[in-house]
Amino acid sequence: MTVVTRFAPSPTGALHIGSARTALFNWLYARGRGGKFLLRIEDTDKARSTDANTQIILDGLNWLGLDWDGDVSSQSDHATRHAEVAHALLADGHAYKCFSTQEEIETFREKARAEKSSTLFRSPWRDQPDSAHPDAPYVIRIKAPRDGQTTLHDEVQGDVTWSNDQLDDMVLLRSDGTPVYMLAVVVDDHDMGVTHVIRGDDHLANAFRQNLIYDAMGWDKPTLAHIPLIFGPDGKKLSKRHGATGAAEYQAMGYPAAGMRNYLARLGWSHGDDEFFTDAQAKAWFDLSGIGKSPARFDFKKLENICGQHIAIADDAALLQEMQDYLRAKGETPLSDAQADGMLRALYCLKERAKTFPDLIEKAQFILNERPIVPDEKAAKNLDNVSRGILGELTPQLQNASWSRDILESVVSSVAASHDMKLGKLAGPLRAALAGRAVSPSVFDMMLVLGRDETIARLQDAST
RNA sequence: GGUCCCUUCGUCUAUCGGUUAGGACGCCAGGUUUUCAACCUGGAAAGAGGGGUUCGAUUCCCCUAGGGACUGCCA
Repeated sequence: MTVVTRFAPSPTGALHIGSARTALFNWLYARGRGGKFLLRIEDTDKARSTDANTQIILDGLNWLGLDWDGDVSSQSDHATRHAEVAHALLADGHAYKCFSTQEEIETFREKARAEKSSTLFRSPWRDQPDSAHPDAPYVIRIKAPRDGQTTLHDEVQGDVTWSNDQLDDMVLLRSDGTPVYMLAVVVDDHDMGVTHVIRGDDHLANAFRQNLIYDAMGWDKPTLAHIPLIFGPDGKKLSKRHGATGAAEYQAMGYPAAGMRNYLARLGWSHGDDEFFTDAQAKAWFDLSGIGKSPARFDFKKLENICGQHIAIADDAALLQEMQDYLRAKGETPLSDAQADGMLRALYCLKERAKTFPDLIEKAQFILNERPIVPDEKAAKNLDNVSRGILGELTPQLQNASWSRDILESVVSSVAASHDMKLGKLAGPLRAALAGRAVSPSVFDMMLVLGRDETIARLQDAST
């Protein structure tokens, strides 16, 4: 049987990073098994769903590289089909018309809360004959069993048992004839042939309600896997006050997508002691049995570490491309052709030291900036008269040196030695002249990347 | 209030009855070093509490505590 998973976000806000992880799990599960990964927008709540939010979700998935099969489907497009199912349930007695008004129900709930009794609404219309029905608006409710219990097997949670008297006669079709989410998911999952439902464990209780519909319709049930939510560093549900919650915000902070996937996959799922892995490994290893049952806290330090490792092994051209995307996503100007060219030549000595794109760009300033290089405050301190003189002395020697790391090192070292200095003493002024900073990549790497002419020009600028 | 779920170093986690409870991030110390990093070596650091079951419990069961989810004509 071909595996079919789906990601079904509601377009009522940004793509939450926890939802992104849910999408990732579904994607990994399907992709690792030659299955399909479907995307369905759950827009049955017309009041809160917007096209703009749908676009944000699509952008987030694209950024993370989570590609889906086929077209994006909209739940609202299937409203007619959902209503048909509700009426079929009504016709065969699995559902009934309820004429209770929302005011009546709310009054009941308030009273129940005040008395600390169950707020589950018991409709008086459940067993009324049609002849007793008024000519008034009604909702269609499912007729839930009131005794016995139901056990559902979940690949993450194990066997979970519920008393049926905890189940209410949930609404299937609103009084305006539109379907409610609970009905729509079941119908759509069934119609789309979804075999594995992997979603947040905030849906665990819903699974029992939805199970009623599967039973009433006599449909095959998908395998369930309810994964724990992601918490913020303080152990509370990850929310705005922890900083970033939307996928787009992480892109804007400059985390590479591969690192994000790796980190997110590792949050709540494990494969032995493996911490750092590629997409291919994740697809091969990912399994429902590796998912933990307890919620995980988001740890930015570890995210950075993992991202740094991915930057270090990334292909230079691909890294540059993603860096440009990052700049654009942030609303900044992408690198010019000349800058991009310099970046490409410099990446070899930058990659292993950077954890994020802004980090990478910061370390690449020496190649991104053009002459004249204006030293910052700290760098300027390294350019006193004596060292400027030595820098001037260095240029003619560099003029004739062959441009390799070994030679450059010996030239600079011998000049330093002739002034009774250690190499480290001369590195400061060199750094200031070449990068205008007190912190930069190795001075020899900068020389190699800059090339002879540019190096000498910068040294002359600084020595005069 | 009711129902269900969760609980191993600060954090992410391994362990599927017998281990000096392992790894990773972070942290601390030392080393390397042209700065910052990176890197190398070493170190501190955990089974929520209480009962059982068992020759033996982190592991199985129960209770308590703490956390979370659900309890809508939202999704």
